[in-house]
Amino acid sequence: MAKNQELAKLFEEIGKALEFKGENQFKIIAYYKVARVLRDLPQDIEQIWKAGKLREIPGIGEGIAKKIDEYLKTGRMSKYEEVMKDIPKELLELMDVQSLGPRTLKLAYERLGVKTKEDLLRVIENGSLEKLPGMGKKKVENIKKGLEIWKGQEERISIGIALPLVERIVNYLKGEYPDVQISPAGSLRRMKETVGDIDILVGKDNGKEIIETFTKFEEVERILAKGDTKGSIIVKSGEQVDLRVVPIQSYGAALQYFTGSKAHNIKLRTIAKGENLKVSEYGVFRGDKFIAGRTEEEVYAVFGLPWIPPELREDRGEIELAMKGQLPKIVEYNEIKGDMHVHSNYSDGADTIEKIAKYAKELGYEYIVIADHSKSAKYAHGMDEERVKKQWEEIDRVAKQVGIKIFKGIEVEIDREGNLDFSQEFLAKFDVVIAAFHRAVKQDLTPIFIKVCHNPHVDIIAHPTGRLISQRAGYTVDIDRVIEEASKTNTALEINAYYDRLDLSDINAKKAKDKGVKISIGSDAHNVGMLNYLRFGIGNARRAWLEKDDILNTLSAKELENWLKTHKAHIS
DNA sequence: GCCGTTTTCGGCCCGACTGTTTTCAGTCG
Repeated sequence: MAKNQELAKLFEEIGKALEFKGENQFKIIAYYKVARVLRDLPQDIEQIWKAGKLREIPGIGEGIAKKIDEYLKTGRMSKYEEVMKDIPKELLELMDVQSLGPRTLKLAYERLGVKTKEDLLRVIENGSLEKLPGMGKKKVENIKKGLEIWKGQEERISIGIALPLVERIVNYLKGEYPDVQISPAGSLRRMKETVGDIDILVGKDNGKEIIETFTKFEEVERILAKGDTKGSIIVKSGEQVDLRVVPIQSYGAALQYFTGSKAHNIKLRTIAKGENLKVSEYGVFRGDKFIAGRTEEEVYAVFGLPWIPPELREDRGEIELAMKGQLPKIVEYNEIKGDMHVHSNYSDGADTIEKIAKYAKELGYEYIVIADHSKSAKYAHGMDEERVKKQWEEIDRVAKQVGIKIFKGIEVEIDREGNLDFSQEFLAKFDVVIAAFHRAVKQDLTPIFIKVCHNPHVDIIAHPTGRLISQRAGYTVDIDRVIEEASKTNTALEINAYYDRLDLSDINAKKAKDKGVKISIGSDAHNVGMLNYLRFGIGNARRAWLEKDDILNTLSAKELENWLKTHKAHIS
């Protein structure tokens, strides 16, 4: 799968370079689209290429197929080299800075010689950026803010990148050492939305050999360290991965120790101290005597505690509850019966309803909610009433043919007054109405969301805070007030599982749970590969202490249908 | 660049917001 990521990165950079150069915007979109498709593709592009089926993937046409072919044959792509020839690589990275687009960057590059983050900071500070034509105090201020967010984020790796990467490495190692215990550790195992570094733990009495194997992973770019107990690599996509090897009898203790969080571990060690015990990555000791450490269960059991799921280990009260035997029974990954938010090619999704339905069935889902954009989402090819009706016919046909329940949903646009895209009469005809706000405005959206809660046809509010983890904080909205109102009106709130959103966040989702608000977990998939992102949302839900009953899509299709019909009965 | 039950050429991505302007350019979704 490594080639998928490599190609995705190349196409994304070509897209950026063309944007910088002011190329045809549709061409740029085509490159970005294929980058996304490749990044999320569940199959290995190399296999598809070998089978001669590149062109069957939506987004890959004659031109891009040729480029993929060239790259897989020669390891190079002449188009990439050509467009990158006269652009410094660091410059393109700056395009990810919020409020700094290709035009401004080009201007800064040509007039002020800005090539790096440091250059940019300098021309912000010395006022020369502000003096350029079309620039001014506020624009520069926004770019400065964007740069700060970007700088703060660049060190952290999204779980959407980190988890698949770690799984590729763990699978590779397990292939070589089938009988050895191997696991991701650190904040990644706790399913945190971003992680600082990637840790993998191995339980093996002799580490040298497996560390050697680790450094031969196909995606390795550079080996930083290679010893008896620790190996460290940088992979081609730029992330650093550390591998630690501990003796088998210490595996559980080490896994517990390296999984964290730090705060959780400190609390556990404090308890240990009170009982004259010592906990370290090597085990639990009384004096010099080893009493536990082979498994995590064993370690927790020493303190009379049940095993605590990694997602709960944040010292948010979980240890106290565990001591009382009152740990919440958080939702299991296999308790999710369907995906609540999926886009098809009726709006800006890449795949047909049929393809989505078949893949969802493969995933073992009982149902999915197709929720495409509504008409005023022009950028996303939003649907008007006519196209919606056409879609309904297709849904009925596909559902019957594939044998999966498909709910007729809509991700309906909310305007600045809190009105929706369709009439109340028309909204009433959908199975599931997910209301969403997508504009970049500074106005306080709290009253708008409250109004939406009171709309009897709105079942769910999508990504309620509007944050994009790598880019922006989110809307101006008092989320506590919205949760309060959602609770009063029985409106569900979404955990959007797309890894750059994860919105509601774990903290906000927990607040919602505490107020009795139902949570809907949706992948917001724009192609079938993205259906796999749902697990990030489930991980987030687990971090939020959500139990089966807090979540809409643990309901069976029948139960969900019933909930949809009755949950707003008290609102007229 | 891709795509095709109007099309192998011409549509796809358009509107809103912000900040700079005094009619528009850049950015965003």
